[in-house]
Amino acid sequence: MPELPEVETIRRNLLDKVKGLEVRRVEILSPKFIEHPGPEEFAVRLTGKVLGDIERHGKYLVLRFGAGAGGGEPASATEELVVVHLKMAGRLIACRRSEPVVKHTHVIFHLDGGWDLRYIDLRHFGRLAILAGGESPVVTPAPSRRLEKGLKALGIEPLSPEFTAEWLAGYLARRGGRIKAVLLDQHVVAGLGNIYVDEALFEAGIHPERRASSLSAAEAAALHQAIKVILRHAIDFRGTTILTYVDGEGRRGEFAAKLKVYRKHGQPCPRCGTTIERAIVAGRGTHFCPRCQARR
DNA sequence: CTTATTACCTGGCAGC
DNA sequence: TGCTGCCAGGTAATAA
Repeated sequence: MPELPEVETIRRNLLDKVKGLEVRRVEILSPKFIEHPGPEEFAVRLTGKVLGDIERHGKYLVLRFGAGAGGGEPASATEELVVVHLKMAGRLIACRRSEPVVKHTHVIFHLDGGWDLRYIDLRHFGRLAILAGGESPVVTPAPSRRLEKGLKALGIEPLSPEFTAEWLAGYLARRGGRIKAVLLDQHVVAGLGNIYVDEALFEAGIHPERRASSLSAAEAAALHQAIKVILRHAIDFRGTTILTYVDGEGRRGEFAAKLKVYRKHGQPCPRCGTTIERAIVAGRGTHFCPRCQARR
């Protein structure tokens, strides 16, 4: 479900609603969503902590839980970092405790003041984990460290100053894969997914099956600009709801109304009127205008 | 190393 | 009303 604009929207919503609240109890309804440590230890280590800042890295969220009011130790000694990846259908929602617990609710952080932070996931792909502190090296088996490894391996943030047209052109020149596959690779640019890759390629006039190394410097620059503009625009509209996505307050994102090609196959291209096509590229449903996005 | 394919889950929807 | 098959916002493991 969520790509960078959706995850960023959730981050902002959660900061607004539940930052500064203490964790009274962690209720784990489905243990398999806790990647590390075990579910009991996960709950114990977070109980009594206070939710501080929330960071977004690509499509990952990192929630900082600091020392509670009772603790005399410095915050750094007891701080826990919780990493969350929502994958296709995960939701992270701040709501009142009185709200009904819907089907597929897997973890509930019961907070002060009658607030809950709930993890809900229809397709069961997402995971949560506590990041290892500096003093605990990775002794744990690899399958329980996927979130941590994925987070460390992320590529460049597309809305950071380091993401320049020159960098993108230089990187693409060295890759032989299809441009769509390269843009979906989180080790390259962090946070793009199927919706925004299709939209950015349309905006830049580039066919999704082009080889990355075949793009000219001018095309790479157009793509760089399109990625930044679309991501910022989508954040302004609180993300895109197609099927299941809701933001951190349970509301739909409104960017679906602004999409130009994603899931528009069979409809006329908004620029030239040619019928939008759908194909499978990089294993994903891919939408493009065959005229505006020529193969060569 | 790079690139392509598949498995992981549940549920909505179109077509018969 | 069923039933079947396809589709879904992601990515790690596996194969080549």
